Amino acid sequence: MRRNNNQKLHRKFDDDESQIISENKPNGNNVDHSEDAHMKRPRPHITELQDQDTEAHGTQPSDGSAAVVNSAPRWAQTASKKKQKVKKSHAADAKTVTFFSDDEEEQQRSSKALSFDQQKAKARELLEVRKTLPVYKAKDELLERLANSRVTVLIGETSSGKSTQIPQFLMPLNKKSIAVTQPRRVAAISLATRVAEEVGTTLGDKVGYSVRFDHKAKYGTKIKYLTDGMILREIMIDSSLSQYSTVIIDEAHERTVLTDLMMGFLKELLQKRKDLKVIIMSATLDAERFSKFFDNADILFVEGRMFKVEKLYLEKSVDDVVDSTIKTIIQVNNGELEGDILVFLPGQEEIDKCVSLLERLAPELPKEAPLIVPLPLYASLPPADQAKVFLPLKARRRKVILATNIAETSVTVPGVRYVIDTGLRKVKVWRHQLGLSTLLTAPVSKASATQRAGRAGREAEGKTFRLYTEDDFMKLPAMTEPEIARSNVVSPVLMLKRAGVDDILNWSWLQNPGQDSLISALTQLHELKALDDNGKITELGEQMAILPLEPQLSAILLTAHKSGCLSDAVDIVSCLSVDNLILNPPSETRDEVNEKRRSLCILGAKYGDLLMLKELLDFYLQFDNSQERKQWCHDLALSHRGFKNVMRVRNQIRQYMVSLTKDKHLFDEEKEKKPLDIPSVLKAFLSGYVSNTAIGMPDRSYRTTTSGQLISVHPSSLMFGKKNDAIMYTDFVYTTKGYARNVSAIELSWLQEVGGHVLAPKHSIA
DNA sequence: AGGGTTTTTT
Repeated sequence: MRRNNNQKLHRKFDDDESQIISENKPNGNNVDHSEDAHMKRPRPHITELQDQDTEAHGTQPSDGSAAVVNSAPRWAQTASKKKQKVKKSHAADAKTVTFFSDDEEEQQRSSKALSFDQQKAKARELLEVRKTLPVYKAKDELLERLANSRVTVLIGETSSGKSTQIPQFLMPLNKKSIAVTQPRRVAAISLATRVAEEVGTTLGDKVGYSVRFDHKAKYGTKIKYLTDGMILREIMIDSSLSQYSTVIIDEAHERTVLTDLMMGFLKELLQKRKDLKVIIMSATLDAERFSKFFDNADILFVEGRMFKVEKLYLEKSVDDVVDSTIKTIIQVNNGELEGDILVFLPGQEEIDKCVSLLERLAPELPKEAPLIVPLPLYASLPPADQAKVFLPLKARRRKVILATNIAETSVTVPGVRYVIDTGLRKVKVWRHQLGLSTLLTAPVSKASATQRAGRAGREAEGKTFRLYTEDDFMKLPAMTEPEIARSNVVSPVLMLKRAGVDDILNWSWLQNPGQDSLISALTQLHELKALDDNGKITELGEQMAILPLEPQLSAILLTAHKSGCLSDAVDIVSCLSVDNLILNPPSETRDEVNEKRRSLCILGAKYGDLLMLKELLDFYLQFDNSQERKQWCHDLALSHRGFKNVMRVRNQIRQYMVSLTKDKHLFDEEKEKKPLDIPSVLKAFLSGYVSNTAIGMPDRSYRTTTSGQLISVHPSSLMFGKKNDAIMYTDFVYTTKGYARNVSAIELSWLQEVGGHVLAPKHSIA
């Protein structure tokens, strides 16, 4: 689909391409997540290397390693129709993480302050690098096009330099500020840092950024990089975004919920603000959809600077990803030249299996080939372990990075020349009919497979080995289904209500999540009393929208405030807002860690996981020695870093609550010392989680109060194995069966008392 | 009575 044209920039796609693009039909109301049968594969079950290639190759290995060496999968190679120029290596991507420190946020970025002259000198030096970027070469033509339209869709391939250069080109032409939005915080910070250097200004002066917990921008800042979430916050405060004359939405193709919302808001805002310009930047060829949405906006194309990546497919499908991954790794290691290997696997389970297999196999492999050094990479891995993928190795060694989707966009590992792609990923899908989420292993889209392959061509020519057939590839969906089509939209809907949108169903959705999903969200908001019977936002709803939390959690805090247990509720809510705070201990120490947690958290053992969080935070706060605190976290499999985030969230929520209630003394000492009123706290949580309740059956199982579905307490909960009349949980996730996570014991009578308006008469409890 | 979570953000 890549065009081979000398014209670096052109206005519109030819009809044939538009045709291809428009085949990507908008997915309307019915969210169907079933995949074509040919891509359906059983989840891998092997713990030992099973050799299903054995039949084909006639070998009967006595152990795993022999199987691996002797029966490499066979590869088909497709003729490369695309002519791509090989370019010299380019400056490091300013957008992704290339290094992790223990405290990512406290990293010293250009710690030494440069003098004015030094800054200018640096900027002149960088100008030479900038001039080599494809976007820079097309500068004049680009500016002319941009000047003539209010909305432009700009397709810039990876490494075109669009995110750093376009805002700088536009800077002299804008009276007000230019906002550039990013889906991720690190991207916003590092882009701003880089651009400030290029401009020759101190970060936070002419060029700055704004992300949660961290702002470096002032009133006159001309270019401001923000996260999508942050600019949506700004819209809540100033719905006309009056400080900006240009808004650039970057990475629009990722289609995160927040980017989608942003585009909807901008579409409406363009009616009101005739002086506003909007640029949608996207990496892939799905521009047609954006263009149509913005009344056939112009589409511009800037080529990137990627090296050629050869694509190889399997001749025959396999059904054991771990096994074929291992074989391919060894084959690549034996047969290919220098360069690291990046492997995309669906999840932690598969990654851990591959890592331990490789650790066992590596020393036994032929000594002619480099020694394989397997390195896992996924989000819940401690930062220190993640950082290992960036460390250089000794000679005659080859990194094999086994990663989840995190390596597709968030983390860029240098040195990768080979990509092995299983074509699978994990997706969380919200089922609003059932009030639960499911976690599926599903095939990626063509766009995603292309992005993964591109990871091999950042520094030199590379190869990608796809662990599926070319036929399978052709049948993949063109684009990944946008997040909004498979998410709970309670939060977006409240945001829209707060912004004054009455008709949610017919709002300017880039993609409408569907009537059922919207109605379910509206119903939930009504139950939380954020909306009145007419669907108008209530005063409570306004306050809920202001708090940087899920509406359920906001509702809990406002109830807790009324019942006098706000401080305790804030502590627990803060813990709930931080991911990966309570870690999964490794299987060897699992029972031991569970027992430690249980014996330490006396209230938690009795009342459940919410009180455990409160107790853990209290313990955490008691330490004055950081070393002891770290050790404590380690012993209980808790994230030290996570607790630091909890403290930041807690701080922020406290400030918001103070300003909402206009009570400066809300969290003063004497109030803090009130004894913990457990029923009040749990009832406050029940006000947010009325629909997340289940009743204990005589056979020790539970049935949900809303739909009567079978639900089990997850074994990681302190409530696991305990008999309760009723439980409340924060999550209902269906994996091998329906599990309630984060469980608390509640009294049956509370259900009527707190949730009578929702649960009503069908649950008369005798 | 017994488990497996991709990723992002205010």
